[in-house]
Amino acid sequence: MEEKRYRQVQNFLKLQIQKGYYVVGDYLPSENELCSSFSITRTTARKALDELTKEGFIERQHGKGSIVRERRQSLGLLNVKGFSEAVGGDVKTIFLQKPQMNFWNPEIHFTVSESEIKEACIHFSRLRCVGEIPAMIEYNWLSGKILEGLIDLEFIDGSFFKTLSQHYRIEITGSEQELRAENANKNIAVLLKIPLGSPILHISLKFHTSKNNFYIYSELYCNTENYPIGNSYHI
Amino acid sequence: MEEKRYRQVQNFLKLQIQKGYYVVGDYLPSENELCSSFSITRTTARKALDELTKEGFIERQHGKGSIVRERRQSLGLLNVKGFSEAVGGDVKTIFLQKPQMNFWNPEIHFTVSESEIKEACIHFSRLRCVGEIPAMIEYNWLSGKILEGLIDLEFIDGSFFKTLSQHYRIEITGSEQELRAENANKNIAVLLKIPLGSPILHISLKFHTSKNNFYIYSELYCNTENYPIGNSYHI
DNA sequence: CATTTTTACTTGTACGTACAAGTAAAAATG
DNA sequence: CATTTTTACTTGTACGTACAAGTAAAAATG
Repeated sequence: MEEKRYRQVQNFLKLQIQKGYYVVGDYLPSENELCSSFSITRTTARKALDELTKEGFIERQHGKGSIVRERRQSLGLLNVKGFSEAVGGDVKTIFLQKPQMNFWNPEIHFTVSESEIKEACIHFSRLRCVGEIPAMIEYNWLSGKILEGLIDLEFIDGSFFKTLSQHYRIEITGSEQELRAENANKNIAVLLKIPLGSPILHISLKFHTSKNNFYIYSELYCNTENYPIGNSYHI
Repeated sequence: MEEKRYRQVQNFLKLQIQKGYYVVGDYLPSENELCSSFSITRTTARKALDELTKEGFIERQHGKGSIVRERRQSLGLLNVKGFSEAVGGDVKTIFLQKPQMNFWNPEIHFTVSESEIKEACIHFSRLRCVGEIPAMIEYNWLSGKILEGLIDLEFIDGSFFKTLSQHYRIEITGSEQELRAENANKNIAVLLKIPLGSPILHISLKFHTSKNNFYIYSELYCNTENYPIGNSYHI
């Protein structure tokens, strides 16, 4: 079956935004303009725009138009407050381990899906700092079959999710999380430069994606003393 | 202006669900049935059902119908895994402080809005246990002006949010959160029955509601050793 | 009687029309 | 020239029609 009309329009506009033809604050073409340029009816144009709204790319303004907005920062994933917001801030990411083939590590908290565990696994880990202060350690595991070529790839703007979206056209559609307060073990303490046994926030994540049976598994260890973890949600 | 047709239908169905005429797993009337019983077109019926989907009350199943689902547990609020899921489980809630007039406590992490800080404040706090194990302490502050009568009210099914929805017709529309791993102080340690200095998860919350300028401020202290905090999000 | 086909539903997509309601600039008014 | 009205857009709501596609039970088939 051919791709649905509204999804064609939706993806076209999404690509335009991702490529920067429209930037934050810009107005997309009006519903009627989309109608004539794509030879569709308003029902279909509206459906495409409504989907982009759901995905967080645009905001609809009654009487005005559809404005491009800051991509929903969180998607229910918890991100270090000040990490993304501190634009121009002194944020630094250090690879502890560049993407490479690996085992499905038993450290992964959520259960790896049946179809994935049989296949190759890519692992990478990063240390994220604010200024010179290490704030978070991040371990990631994902299917090496679906993200073929990732090992030889430079992340777009240093962002894995951006690479996922633009290079592989895979979007994050949700996540499961589990949070624990723990005492830092020796390894974590050394990397985060904190005393052994300091309270740290351990976040286990399983990201769901637009690709069937493809998940991303992450374990995060955060020093929340200076940079607490922030999250927000709005219907 | 009269209320929009789709919103009338949406609210009618929501009320039916809230009152228990439809329970989890039940199918709502089909789009065509709604059309004839409300004298509306499918466009309007679908809009009503789509809104209920967004709100998390139902799930649409192609070729089958609209099924009532477990109310989105989290709304971005993090809830103790096993607390709501452990249906029939040994969950116990103990009031440390029944709702009463109080000051806007400086313990509140988020900034209380201008219009609220001038008015009365209601405070209540609870200890939530799984079996005999205390898992979480919860401190709540909110406007006493808008929730008049709350002090003399028994919570519906012991749930504050249910009371808010059904008695005051106020819905949670979002939340801001900030998470920290901390060492338990003496007060917290005693209440949670853990050693002084144990790692605990401190969650600061500001709930947004459907009522203008009405927020709920909460500070949660969780022992995540046996019952980690779970959360999930799906587009 | 097991298997296949049909039927009668369901929701999903897409067409098209009409008017309400919000926005902002241009035009008319005093 | 300040104020009001009109105009020309925008999105929102709601009407109506047609067929695609998924589901599950009933009916037909061998």
